Amino acid sequence: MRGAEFAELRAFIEVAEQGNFSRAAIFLDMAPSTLSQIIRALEERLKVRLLQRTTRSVSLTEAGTHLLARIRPAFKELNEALESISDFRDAPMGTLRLSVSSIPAQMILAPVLKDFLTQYPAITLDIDVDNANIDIVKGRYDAGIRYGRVIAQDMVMVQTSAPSRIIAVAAPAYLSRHVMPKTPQDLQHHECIRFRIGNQQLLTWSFEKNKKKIEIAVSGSLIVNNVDLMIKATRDGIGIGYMAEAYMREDIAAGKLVPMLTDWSPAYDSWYLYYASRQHVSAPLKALIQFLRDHPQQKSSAAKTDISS
Amino acid sequence: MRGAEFAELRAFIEVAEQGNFSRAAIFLDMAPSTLSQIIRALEERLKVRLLQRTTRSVSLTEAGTHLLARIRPAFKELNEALESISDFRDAPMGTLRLSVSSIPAQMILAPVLKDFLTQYPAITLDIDVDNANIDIVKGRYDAGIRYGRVIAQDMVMVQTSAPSRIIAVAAPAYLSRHVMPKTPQDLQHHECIRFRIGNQQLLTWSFEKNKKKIEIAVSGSLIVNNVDLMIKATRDGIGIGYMAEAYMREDIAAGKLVPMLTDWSPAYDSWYLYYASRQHVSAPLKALIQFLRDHPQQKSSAAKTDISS
DNA sequence: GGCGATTATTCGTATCTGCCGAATAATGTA
DNA sequence: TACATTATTCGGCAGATACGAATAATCGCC
Repeated sequence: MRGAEFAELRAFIEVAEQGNFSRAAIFLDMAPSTLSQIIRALEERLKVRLLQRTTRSVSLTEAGTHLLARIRPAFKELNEALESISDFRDAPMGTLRLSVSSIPAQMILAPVLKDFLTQYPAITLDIDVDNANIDIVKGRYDAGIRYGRVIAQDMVMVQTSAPSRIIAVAAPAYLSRHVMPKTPQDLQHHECIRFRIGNQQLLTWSFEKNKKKIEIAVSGSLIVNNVDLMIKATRDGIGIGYMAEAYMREDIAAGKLVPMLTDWSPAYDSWYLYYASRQHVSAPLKALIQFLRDHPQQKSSAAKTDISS
Repeated sequence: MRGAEFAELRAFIEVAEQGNFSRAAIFLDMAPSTLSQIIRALEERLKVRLLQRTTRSVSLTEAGTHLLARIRPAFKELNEALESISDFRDAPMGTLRLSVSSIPAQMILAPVLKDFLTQYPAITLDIDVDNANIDIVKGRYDAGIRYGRVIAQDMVMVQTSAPSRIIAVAAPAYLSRHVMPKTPQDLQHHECIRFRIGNQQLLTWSFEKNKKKIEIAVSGSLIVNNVDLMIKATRDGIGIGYMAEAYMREDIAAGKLVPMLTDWSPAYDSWYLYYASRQHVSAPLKALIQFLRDHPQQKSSAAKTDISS
């Protein structure tokens, strides 16, 4: 098939944007050697050098810059055109890539997964549970689900859960050995289990009383990046945990975890599905949003532990 | 290479525009069966029927109409972008398709062909000598060369020859048997060799005197669509011919052909290179235009037979 | 209404192209 | 200066792709 020219152009776009053959090859799902050949073939066909490259750097030539500027929008239009024909299809189909933090993965997605996939057999869900990378545009996800306050401003947000709050908790065993903190400042002298967001950032603990907000950088000898691990550690009495109340409701109800500083509880917030506002909403994403609207989390059980607003 | 999707789309565009698989296959340079498979693959991949077809008719579905409307401009933009990088190339290259009538093919193109191809080895000339099909857009030619008055109004025209005129001539042998016509009307009683333009149309003979124009539909027992054949027939005394003066100058100078009704000579006109005004001027076409400017037809020899204005 | 010409499609096959992996070379950094 | 990283080359294999003949379907014409 004579589509080689276009495949070459797409490869060129990817290399130009990544500035790196190996990385581009990963995105294009091919071997770096293949990519190298493709670019060479393109330049040979056009009789113009598009990328100036050494083994350590890749940069655009002037010709390459101009070409990229013109073909990138054209390719975008082409992809959007292909997306748009889904309007003429009876059932939505395709792959939906989601970036979801672990809590909504468990609380929001997991309960509806089976029914959703059954109702839409032509849709493939590619769920990346990741507490770190919030930028769905950079990661090329179609959408994400995360706690409201961490979502960037320029995202379209769709509420997918009842409001909840993040609170500090500890096991009875821990509280028997330490005095219950009365103010957020008291936490400074406690063993706090910290949560790592991304590669470097640690989650600060925020509290609020009489509209006065306090951010505390706690300390302790355990840092995790997994909520379930934090729950386990907290239940074992290692230290004070800081997590979404809704996620711990069973443990709290069973007395395995004891909330503290509840009069300092921060504002309630929800988990939202979010996506880049300017990008086209694919049919599978539309279907998921509608499905989550039609299948809200059961209010009754949530009410038991006072999660609902 | 994963360019299959694009090849499919291009095939779809061609079929949609041609409304015919076999014809589209010719343009795409592939077997009709291959094209059939490609379209089927595309529809299968998109899970949408794009072309409603029987063995006798091909038409677009609603989805196909929408898709075509969106991807056609994108493909056009892509091709133009590829064209534009030729600005970054040292030497123009590519194929230049020309539609030329037989007279300028001989008088304008033939003399410079060798030098042009030598100077631009990367350019391939595809010259279609054709007196009938004037529409270069429909025929997908890059440009054409024809006598001024037959060129459509919306074309960009570049003069490529000294002005000449089309006159009636006859051989001495013919004139010895017939009386020399004094007015265009007299031609009605003469044996005139007619010229066929296209499939049906016959060239009318036009004359002019004191700004009064006359169009004569002459008659005779010979119709040709080849200028050299007309010259031969006229020289043989079969009848009166009607051709470009510049093309016959040697025969006229040698007395083999005798001009007539010269006081009724129509307006002088030139042969022009022309191309669609809105379409991009490719580098090879630019090169040809410049080359023809730099290598004009020798004025001196033309002046000998009073061709130049 | 039936025949013929035209045209899309199916299927099996031969060819070829694209793709990969290992080895190589080149480059920037510690 | 040595090392790690990264683009590139080359040979071979696997999978796909394009073709041609046969088939089926349809429209025009007599």
